[in-house]
Amino acid sequence: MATIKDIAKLAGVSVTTVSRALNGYSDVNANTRQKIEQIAKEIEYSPNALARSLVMKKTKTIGLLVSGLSREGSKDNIVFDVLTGINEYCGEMDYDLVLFNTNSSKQKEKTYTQLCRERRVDGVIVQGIKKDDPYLIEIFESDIPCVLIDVPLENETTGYVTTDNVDGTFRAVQHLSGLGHINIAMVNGHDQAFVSQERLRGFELGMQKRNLPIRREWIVNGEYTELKAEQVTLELLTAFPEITAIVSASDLMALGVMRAARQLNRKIPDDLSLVGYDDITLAAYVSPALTTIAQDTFRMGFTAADLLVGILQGTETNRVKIIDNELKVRQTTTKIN
Amino acid sequence: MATIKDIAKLAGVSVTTVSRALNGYSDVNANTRQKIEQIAKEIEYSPNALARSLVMKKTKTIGLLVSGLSREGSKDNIVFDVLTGINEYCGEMDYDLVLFNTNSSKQKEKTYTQLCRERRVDGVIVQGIKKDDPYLIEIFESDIPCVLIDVPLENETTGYVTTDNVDGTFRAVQHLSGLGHINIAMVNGHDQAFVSQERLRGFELGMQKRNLPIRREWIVNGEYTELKAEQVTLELLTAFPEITAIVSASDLMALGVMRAARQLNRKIPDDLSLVGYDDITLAAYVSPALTTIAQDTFRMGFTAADLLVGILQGTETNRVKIIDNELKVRQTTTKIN
DNA sequence: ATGAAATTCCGAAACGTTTCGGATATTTTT
DNA sequence: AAAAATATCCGAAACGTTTCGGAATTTCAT
Repeated sequence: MATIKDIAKLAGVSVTTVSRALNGYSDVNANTRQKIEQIAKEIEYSPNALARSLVMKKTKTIGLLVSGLSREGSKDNIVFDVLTGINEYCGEMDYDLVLFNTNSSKQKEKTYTQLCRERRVDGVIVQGIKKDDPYLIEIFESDIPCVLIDVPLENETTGYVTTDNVDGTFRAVQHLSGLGHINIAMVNGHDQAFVSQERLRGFELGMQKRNLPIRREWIVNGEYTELKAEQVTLELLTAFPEITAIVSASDLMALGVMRAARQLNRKIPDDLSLVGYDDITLAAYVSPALTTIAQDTFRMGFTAADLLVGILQGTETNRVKIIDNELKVRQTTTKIN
Repeated sequence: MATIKDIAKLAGVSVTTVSRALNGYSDVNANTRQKIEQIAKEIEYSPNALARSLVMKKTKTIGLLVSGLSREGSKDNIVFDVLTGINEYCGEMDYDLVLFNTNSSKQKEKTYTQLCRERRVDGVIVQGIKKDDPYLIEIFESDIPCVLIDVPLENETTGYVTTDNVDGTFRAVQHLSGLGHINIAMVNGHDQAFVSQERLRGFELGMQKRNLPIRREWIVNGEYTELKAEQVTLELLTAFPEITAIVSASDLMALGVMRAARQLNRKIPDDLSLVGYDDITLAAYVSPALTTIAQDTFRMGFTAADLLVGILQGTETNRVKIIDNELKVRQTTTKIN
């Protein structure tokens, strides 16, 4: 494979000159530069990024640590959309992305820092990490620039992007309350996600604002899966038939709720109103179409990448970015009858 | 950052010995090895993959060239699932993945070979490339190991994985014909996808087998988008109301067909039977649930990665892999009345 | 004509590994 | 006890770049 030396030899100059010519420095004669570029093209030279990175001490790559890259994550296009957003930005800024493979078994062997330093990524974006993941501490303590998605952790070298989850569920109950609902329950997700407590908080605030009763037995855990949500909703609605509305902490769980309602012969939205969270693709296609709190996951990815290179270049001072969310009213909510 | 030299100094040995100790060579004393490993841990040494790759001339990374990593590709979990499959395998085999960026205009300036050689990836997996993409020629001519998804191109260094697309649509029409349908139309995708012609071929073969008439006006192009499919189906069904069944070359287009049918007040499946292709997540959730030809996209990704490292190691002789597909009968097909 | 300034080039070190060919010390064989 | 074999280590080159400090040449101002 052609190297810079080959060009130097053919052009009758030093490697220094070739390097500087190809990188657009000003201290090289126009003629020699042209000649060098010509030769480079002829022998199909392409620079070795490894060698360059080695000496420059930066790789122009950002690492990606994503937990949801699994078969189950497929229904949920969140991971995909965030990835797409990141990829979009990286394309514009000429960064490459490397996907770290980190199944649980491998994670025990290598620490977070080792993973990142081996590949010498300039920075990392972390998505879907759980509260109790040991990597989390490392992320916070290490000096590797990092931005987290939906994990509020800030630092000189680490920032995060998230949506206003409190506001999200808050608006969900405002919407339901506005439709006359009083007996509102919540299907929340597991506790390993940071967003869960925020979405719960928003629910509580919303209820308080409207002077609605919050009953602990009406707040159940669907583990962010469709199946589990179906099960707990089944129990919930049989035990408390007086519930007329449910806010779910994710669309996927909302689908489970719909399944449960169907089994109990409770028509949505007439017998039960439902608002989800996320606005995954399925939400708009399922019938009745799901009313939900939409978050712009593409933009989350995009701004995450933007924030990261901001930190990398030292130009970013505000290391936390909040993306707006939006209530999309579709067909699963209606006035109480 | 700690290097091998630091360890050497602390342990009082040469860098050679450190390197060989850390890499498990046999010509290093058990005591010194232990000492070296001890020190390495203490000073938190992590090897520099760049330096290693530079001299070893391989990076243990595989490049990913995917076209569908865009906002539109989100409804379609195919890209995601393939990616997941690849990622799964790479996790097992300790390869890292680097996502090349192709949708940006900037990166398109670089040739395929440049892209790959710069990053020194060991091999490449290409997904969603169009027939007329100039990269395709390069892929074939270059000596960089590569496996393509759904593009039948074979070579000493390039293989591919696909499903039996002819068989897929063939079975679709067998199914419909078995239900008594005679006037069967097809909504195919654009011509830049290799699978299009195969799926068309399967349709034709299926019709011939059953002695059913193939009418060219009944084969329309939905461009693999929901919207376009809706439009052409609208025209198709208004012009030829006698059509009782449609096979679509993708599920996404099938959704468009469903939209069109709804507008024309033709109930699916009673007034119109429909079978899709892909089995995307939406297929099972939409109502009526879509009968479709399912392809195991996760497995496609997994075997693609498997095939690639096979080629890399020179152990793989069969460079084309065909994955089975399966007819999933759901609710959009029924007996003709 | 002369010194100053600008232009254009280059040698060599550095980045952090791996690996070849050999050197030294220790053990085994005869 | 000498020779052979083995165990353990090391020096130096190589991978392909970038960059610092300076050198040689040309142009400019005076």
